Amino acid sequence: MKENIGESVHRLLHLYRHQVRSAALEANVSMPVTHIRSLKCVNKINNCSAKDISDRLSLDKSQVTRVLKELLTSNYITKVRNPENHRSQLLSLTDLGHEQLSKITTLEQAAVERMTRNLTDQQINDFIRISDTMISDCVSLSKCDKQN
Amino acid sequence: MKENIGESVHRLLHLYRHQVRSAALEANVSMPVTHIRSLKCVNKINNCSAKDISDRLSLDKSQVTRVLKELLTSNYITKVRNPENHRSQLLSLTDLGHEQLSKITTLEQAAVERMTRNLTDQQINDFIRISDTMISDCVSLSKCDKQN
DNA sequence: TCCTAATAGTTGACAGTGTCAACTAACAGA
DNA sequence: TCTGTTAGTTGACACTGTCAACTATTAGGA
Repeated sequence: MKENIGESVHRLLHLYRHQVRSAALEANVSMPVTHIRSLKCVNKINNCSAKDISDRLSLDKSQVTRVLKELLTSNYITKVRNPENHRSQLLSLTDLGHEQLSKITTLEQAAVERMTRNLTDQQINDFIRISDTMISDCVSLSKCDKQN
Repeated sequence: MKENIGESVHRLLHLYRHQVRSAALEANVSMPVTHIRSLKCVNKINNCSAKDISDRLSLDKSQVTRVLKELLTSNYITKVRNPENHRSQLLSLTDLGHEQLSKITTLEQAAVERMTRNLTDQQINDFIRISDTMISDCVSLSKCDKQN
């Protein structure tokens, strides 16, 4: 049974991306998934920096730089130097960014609703809890590896 | 809670790929994950065709063509015309392919073991069952869409 | 103070994955 | 035989992930 986990996860992510993407297309809102995730991150984290996004989403910092550059030119976010640490920068949503994010959030909810319509709340919670267990276990494991 | 499913799935797949990849690197066996999945497919499905892989893994058929081409030149699989239907082709593993697959299977098991070491069998089964529910629901849903 | 190491971010290059459209060859049924 | 469908191929391109080299800034110790 265990050996099927890999395939399950692959199919799930494929499905999730597909659902979000097609929902977005129908609503004429087109944006790569990584951009969406980053936008949500900027909204959720206070005084968000590029590093925060990289950490939270497990994205390479170079990827983050490029996504942010596009979000900037699309005028969805602003970027200012952190006055307390000139190495980092403070990101925040523009009005347009908020607008875009709320559109996307609606779409995403519909997509998730589709995917989970035959699941009980209990099952959804179980799923997320089990996922989080795997994730945090692996993260702590790889930290140990690094120390050795 | 529901709205976290997307992030959970993203992090999970990222983790899974990372585990498999680093396990493979340690063992000096390097192969893209899609190639691995395809190889497993050829092994599992009797008289496997490119279409079978495309269906089973939800890969675009053009992707499959390219993966198979590389597996062929690496001499991991063979490809012969299906005598009963000249449109399709029968794929099968070479000896080298079997060898490679068994190496990879070992690695993958170790990776999965790492990811699930703090989970009970019950939880693993729940996880896969819930995943399958989401997957099959979405698939049937999109079939309905196509008919309308 | 100066040196060193660490941190945040940028850039270039490239591998891997996903998607679409146009195409060939083979087949199935009217 | 004509037509539509199916299996596979090819080209093009967008998106995602990874690595290494680089700049600028900061923190800590000799």
